[in-house]
Amino acid sequence: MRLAELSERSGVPTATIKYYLRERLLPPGERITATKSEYGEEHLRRLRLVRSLIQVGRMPVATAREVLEAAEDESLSQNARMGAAVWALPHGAEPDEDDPHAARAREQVDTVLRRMDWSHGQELGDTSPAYRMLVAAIASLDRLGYPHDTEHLLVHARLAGELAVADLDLVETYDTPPERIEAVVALTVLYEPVLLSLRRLAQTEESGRRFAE
Amino acid sequence: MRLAELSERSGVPTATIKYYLRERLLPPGERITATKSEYGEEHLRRLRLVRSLIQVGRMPVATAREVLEAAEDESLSQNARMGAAVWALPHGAEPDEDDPHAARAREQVDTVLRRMDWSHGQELGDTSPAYRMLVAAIASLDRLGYPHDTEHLLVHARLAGELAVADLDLVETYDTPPERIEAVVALTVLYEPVLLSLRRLAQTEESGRRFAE
DNA sequence: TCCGTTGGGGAGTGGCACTATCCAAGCGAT
DNA sequence: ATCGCTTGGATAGTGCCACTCCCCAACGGA
Repeated sequence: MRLAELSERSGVPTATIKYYLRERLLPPGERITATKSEYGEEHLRRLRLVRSLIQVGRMPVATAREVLEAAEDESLSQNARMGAAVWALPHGAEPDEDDPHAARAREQVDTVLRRMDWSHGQELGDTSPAYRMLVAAIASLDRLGYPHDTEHLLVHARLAGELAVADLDLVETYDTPPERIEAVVALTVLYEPVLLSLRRLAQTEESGRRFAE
Repeated sequence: MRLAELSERSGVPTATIKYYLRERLLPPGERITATKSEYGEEHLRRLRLVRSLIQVGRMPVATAREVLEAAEDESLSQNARMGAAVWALPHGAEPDEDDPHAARAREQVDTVLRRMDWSHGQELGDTSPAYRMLVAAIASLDRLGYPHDTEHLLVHARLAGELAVADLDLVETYDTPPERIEAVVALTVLYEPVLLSLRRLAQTEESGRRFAE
């Protein structure tokens, strides 16, 4: 398939595909002559994934490249690749080291990890982007004076645990390691808006139930 | 307090505060003389909220203004203001009308709303930003060929429902309507990264448990 | 009175995701 | 064979947006 057809089938402008090729988000097509390259179905699939990461996941192009590179890094084991890919996902603001709010948040996060018996989180601690993202978010809540007692966080953590079980069940429907790695990345990113919009719908529902006049 | 002190106490540069004032994200201070304005504690609080919406919630400045305006629109009832504020929150890509994937997603969403007995969602349907956000997200999953059967969505919906109950419990700890409205906005936005990072931590945990070598 | 400081406003900056243009090299119809 | 259209590749914009710089006039303490 030519670049034009790849563009037509994906709905992505040719100029943008060229840009992605340049940025190494998409592997080059098979060079036929100096002016013709052939692209396959896997290019189409990859292109759609890239678009999803960038448009649905609102991920910077550079980050998407890191995620994809980690996902296919041949030097890593399957498990390490999965971890590396999720590791590279965007993770918002970093906590401020010399902030008393951040310090309190850190303590609280550690308590939650302990109570949930999440040993990986405890071991990885501050080196994990997700951990730092959580600390920064809770520090913000603290700074604004919003309640976030440990019990309340544990409710969220428990629900997050249930979500993770459902997500991983889905990943396990894929048989081969490469498929699984791509699935983890795609499902982690693509289910985020699903979850957030469901939460807002549920909030509307619940708030209507409680505060209806 | 002066602009300089407001800046120091919030950690936001004076130039940026001036920008927010110009963009009407922050009400003007009380004008003392032509060259002096007085800002109060409520300005500090508002400034921190704005920063959280923009930096934690990664919300465009224009959107933050709409949210805040809706939240304090005197012409609306308390409930309507709450709805309007959440309504104005950013909601990502819109679904493509002539896309068969979007059509299928829409059906599936309607089924979920029916099964969850979420009547507000059913009535509001396509006019609700959260509904459209959900349709767009599921359409993306569909386009990429990832599984998202109704049962799986229902798991997410049920968990979202539990989250909403916990969230609204927190809102109800506030006694006055204005506080509640601000709390809904702040908690909706500020708990999103909390939820997403907990989910990633839980995924790491669960994936380690399943795929450990 | 003098000079540093303040609030205000307009113009500029930097980052980023594209996108428009150009060019040389095919390829297809005549 | 040739003329014109298309293709892939490279370079230089473009548009948006969240700031940020700079200047000015008006204080106000020494």
